[in-house]
Amino acid sequence: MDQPSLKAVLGQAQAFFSSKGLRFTKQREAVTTLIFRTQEHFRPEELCERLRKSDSSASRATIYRTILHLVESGMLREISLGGGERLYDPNFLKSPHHNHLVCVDCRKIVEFEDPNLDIMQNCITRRMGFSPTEKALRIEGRCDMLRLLGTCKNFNAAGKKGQRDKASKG
Amino acid sequence: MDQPSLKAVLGQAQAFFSSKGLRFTKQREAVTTLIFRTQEHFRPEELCERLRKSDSSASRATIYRTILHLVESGMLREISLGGGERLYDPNFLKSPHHNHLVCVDCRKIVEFEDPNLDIMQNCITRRMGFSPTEKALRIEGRCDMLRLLGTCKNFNAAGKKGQRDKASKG
DNA sequence: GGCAAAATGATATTGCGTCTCAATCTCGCG
DNA sequence: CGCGAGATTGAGACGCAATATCATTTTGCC
Ligand SMILES: [Mn+2]
Ligand SMILES: [Mn+2]
Ligand SMILES: [Zn+2]
Ligand SMILES: [Zn+2]
Repeated sequence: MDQPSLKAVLGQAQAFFSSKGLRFTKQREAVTTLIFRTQEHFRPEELCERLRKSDSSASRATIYRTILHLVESGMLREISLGGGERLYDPNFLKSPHHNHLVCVDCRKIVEFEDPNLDIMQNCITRRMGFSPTEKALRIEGRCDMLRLLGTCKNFNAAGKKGQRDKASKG
Repeated sequence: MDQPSLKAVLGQAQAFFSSKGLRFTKQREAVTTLIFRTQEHFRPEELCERLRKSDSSASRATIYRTILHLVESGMLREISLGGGERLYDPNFLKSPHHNHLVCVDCRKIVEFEDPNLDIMQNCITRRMGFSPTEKALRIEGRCDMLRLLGTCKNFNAAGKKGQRDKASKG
């Protein structure tokens, strides 16, 4: 279920570009590949850096432009996990309605879907006179370290769980 | 239910500041007053401008610092309504669990609470091994223009509903 | 008044995203 | 093949929000 088809994804991207009279250049392919190969949430600047380190290459401008195109195609979505930072999420392709759970201790991110939740959200929305087009639920919390021993990075750092904050990568 | 007590709010702020060994200066009071008098979502820069126009005054630095303090006090919350822009929300004081409905046509924002939704979110969160600390649900959609005639700004602009986008204030 | 801590505000700096524009690429056509 | 229109790229300039710095001012207290 991880990479069901990078090839298919590239095909879909190519189809979108050509449907718009745009070309699927090697730069755009490189960006698209990088995004959908690891399937992780990312910041644009971080993507630039990753691409710079790889063998392929594209300028910052091209990377930003490609991201916009992919968003327009529906293959990529902008999300927010707090802190005002702009993130992009390539996982709506395989999980079109997923939400996010973020551990405030170890910054672990868990994606989940729940049809019943969706139904309830839709009901409420309509009751208030709206037709929903997009929903984004983000839940912050603490992952249960004892039960999930080993998956919470902060638990591994034993005992001292006070120095995380936004040092999620420092 | 609108301004149940600006005075009480200022008292609460003052209490927080002094509990931290900080002073409730006239600048901080001016910022706090401005935030909680209109009770609207705001961007920091916009708050700066509003304060500049008023009779009171505070530097940008002080405004940003005061915002941080108020967030730490729990009286103010950072939210995201999409587009990656940082917004602050003073309304969690009177409605501690509210969510946001945003009309993609007219940018109207509606706040709502729903205890059942909260319960369901909590259940799901715990089922996944998390203890929830904060939840943020944002729903984008279209407000029903026919039914809500007069409240959807875009409907008033009769017929031509293509030129909004991010011109929510142009 | 005089001191130390806290607070302020002008300014510099950073980070991120957008814009501009000249150079390059691609494709179809004669 | 050689050309030209339109698309694409990339370097750099730019704009804006937010943060950091630091000298000056204010405050509470003795
Ligand atoms: Mn995701
Ligand atoms: Mn709100
Ligand atoms: Zn954790
Ligand atoms: Zn509307």
